[in-house]
Amino acid sequence: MPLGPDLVGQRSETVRRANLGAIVRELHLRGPQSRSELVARTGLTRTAIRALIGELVAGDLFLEERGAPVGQPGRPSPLVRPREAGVVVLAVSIAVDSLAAALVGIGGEPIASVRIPRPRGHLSLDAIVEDLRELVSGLPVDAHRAAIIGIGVAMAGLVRRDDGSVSSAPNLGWRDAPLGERLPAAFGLDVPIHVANEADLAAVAELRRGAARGADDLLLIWGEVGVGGGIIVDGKPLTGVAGYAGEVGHMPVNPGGATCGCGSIGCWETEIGERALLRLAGRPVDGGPDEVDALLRAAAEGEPGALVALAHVGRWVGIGLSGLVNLLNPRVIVLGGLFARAYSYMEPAILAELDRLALRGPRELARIAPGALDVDAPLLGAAELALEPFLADPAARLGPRAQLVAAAGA
Amino acid sequence: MPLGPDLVGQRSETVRRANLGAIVRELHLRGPQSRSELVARTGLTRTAIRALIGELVAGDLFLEERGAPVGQPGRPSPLVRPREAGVVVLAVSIAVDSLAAALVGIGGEPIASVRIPRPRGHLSLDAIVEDLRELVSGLPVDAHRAAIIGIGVAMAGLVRRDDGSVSSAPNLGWRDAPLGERLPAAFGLDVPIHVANEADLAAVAELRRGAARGADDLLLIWGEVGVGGGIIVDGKPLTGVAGYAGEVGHMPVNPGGATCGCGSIGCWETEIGERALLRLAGRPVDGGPDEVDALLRAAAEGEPGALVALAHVGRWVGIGLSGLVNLLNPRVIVLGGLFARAYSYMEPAILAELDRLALRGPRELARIAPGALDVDAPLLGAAELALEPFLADPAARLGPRAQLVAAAGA
DNA sequence: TCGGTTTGGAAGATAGGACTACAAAATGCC
DNA sequence: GGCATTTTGTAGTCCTATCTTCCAAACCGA
Repeated sequence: MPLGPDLVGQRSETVRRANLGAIVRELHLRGPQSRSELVARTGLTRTAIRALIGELVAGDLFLEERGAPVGQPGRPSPLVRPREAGVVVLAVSIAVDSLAAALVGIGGEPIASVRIPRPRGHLSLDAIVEDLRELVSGLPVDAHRAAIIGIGVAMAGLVRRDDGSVSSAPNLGWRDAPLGERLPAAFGLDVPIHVANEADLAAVAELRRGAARGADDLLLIWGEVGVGGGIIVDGKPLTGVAGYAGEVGHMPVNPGGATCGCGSIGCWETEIGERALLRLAGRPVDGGPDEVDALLRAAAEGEPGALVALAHVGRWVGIGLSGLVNLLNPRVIVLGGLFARAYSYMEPAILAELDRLALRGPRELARIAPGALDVDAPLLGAAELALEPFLADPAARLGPRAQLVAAAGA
Repeated sequence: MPLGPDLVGQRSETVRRANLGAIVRELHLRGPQSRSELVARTGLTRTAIRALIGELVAGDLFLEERGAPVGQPGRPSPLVRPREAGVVVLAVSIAVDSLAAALVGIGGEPIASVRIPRPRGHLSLDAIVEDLRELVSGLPVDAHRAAIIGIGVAMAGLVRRDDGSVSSAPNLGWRDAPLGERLPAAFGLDVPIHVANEADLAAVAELRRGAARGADDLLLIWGEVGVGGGIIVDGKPLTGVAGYAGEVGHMPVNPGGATCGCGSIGCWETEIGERALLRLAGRPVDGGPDEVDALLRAAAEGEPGALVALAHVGRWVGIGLSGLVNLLNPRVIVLGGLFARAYSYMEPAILAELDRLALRGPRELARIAPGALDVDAPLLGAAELALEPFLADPAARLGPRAQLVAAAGA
């Protein structure tokens, strides 16, 4: 039922909202454009574009300026560009090895960002909230306070979308932690907050600004200590009923395998996670990022043990991906986090397993690529998530327009 | 990017299309309703509903009649009901053990349907097309010819959505068979044809008219000889890039397992397919539906060997479902085909494995249910697929309206 | 400087639904 | 059976948003 349970009647106003949203989204995704480019792309007339852009400019969200000369005859079309003071979100990332925050405006480029490493181990919700508060105090929040419309949080853990609570975060030792309701107050911001899994958000970021630009169906695998996944279907994140979807790390791929931290047996994570990689390479499994870096350096120098371990993990990556390719028939598979850094060593094994195990049809259509955004992918995805309500209905932010029109008419 | 590569601007006409579509879809999904019920459900005003219904009645697609007395005060609201002569589709199902066809109108109820058993084994495309032609000749196609707007085909095999070709159908021995381009001519119908995998369509049918009514996120597992799957996300079928998505049968779940017909190793199908079940029960693996029926009868009589085999398969069903629950976070999991018939014997094992292996969050949200539509699910889903273009834009079928209005004004 | 070309701008046309007032058709009480 | 009450259908008018059309503005090249 493509229409919700209670379908809502469409009106003229709906048309305006949709068109305004289309323009703003276009400018957000493809960057500043001239009015005439927007006319060509949206199919709307110059008149309609003019009125809509006029409203965005009057609302101080966008500005028009002389574009660069194009060397074409005809009257030049002004470039429409987002104002930095217009709409801004605060993006936050709680990863296994670092905490990060950024202020991001329309267009998706960070205005300012900070990241600090975080030692591994369990930390209370209070401690993390305090660390984040301090981190965010290093951003020019006050300068943009009036423009901030929301907070987006990328979380290494299982998140409920509706209330932003963390159902489970093994790396931090959290269970049912009410993260979403704590943060706005901690930052002194009274705006909506959106919390989601870091891999889900990395997928959004890679789709819009990274390795999967232009694709509509994407599968991303995100490796840190654990293994997460993000699925994009028809351009929209697959969240599932509560937002839990995408937990690829806990697919059973080897019933005869090892016990997983989740209590299950033979999860994919037990074969391709950081600990499995370090174990295979004969390094301390709890060595963390330092040992992983050392392993990758060894591989770069051609050390056989390191290369064998990476190839072995690559094979298991390929085995799991085969099932996912058959299941989801994606256009692009992006390997992020640990898998992006190790991609060059794993690629042959991954591709060989895919060719061996996946069905011919979906296999031929799927392109494999390492992530392009590195550690920032979840953070940028969190910004996109927080911007989404504005993109869906920019008119809500513009406020009452009827009064202005009435005043002008009087 | 929820908006296509070239976004299309919205106009007043779009509003009308959307509202007309909402009304027609509502009547299709929930059955005949009074005008006032439609007002309440769509949020449109009486005026708008009146105009839109008037158009549908004038176009001979729907009719209004006195509804049953409701015992309430106030002027009674007429019931809006689809006309049988209005819009009809031809649905066809090519299953492993049978061929079926039906004429289906708005509302989803078959006007007429036929099904014949089919012996297993390879058959050429020509032979199947001829069998279908004969089957369809038993339906009152001529009586509804003018109303038939499309053909929907449910196919036991891997299907490309765009051209309706069958990429692979192991049971028939097909590979790259141009099924979609052959059928309309064979039926003497010059209408659009839509071919899709039978499990994908069974999912649609169970969502709209079966065990998953009211849900928006659904996973269906369909067992015949092979194992197929259908995924519904946010009320819409997950097709993937080419329509291949949902092939759950070929997820690798047991790397140490048996070689699958697809050439891969340890596919889920090798653990839970019909052949695996018969083998575990000590019956001939190629016995087909007769042996399966005998097995189920034996189980009903309490034969230990049969019960053990069913429980064993149930465990593997649960193992695979665990991964899918973590991956997709569905609201309902429907077991169809063979699994629906054997559900009562497998249920304990399935639930036990889910509780053991799936993550707590998504596990708690997923309801498991056997399919409610039996063998007809793919056929009914094929009808829904063929009806979809009409539901999305009924105005296209109504033809030019402006002329009528102009004539009335003159 | 002067056409040719492209884009911006303004006025009227078109289309669709919302709002309001009133008529019509049922129920229920007396 | 008559009358008040309730609910819905109908018609006229208003509001909103885009499209169409025509003209002015700005740039290029000769």
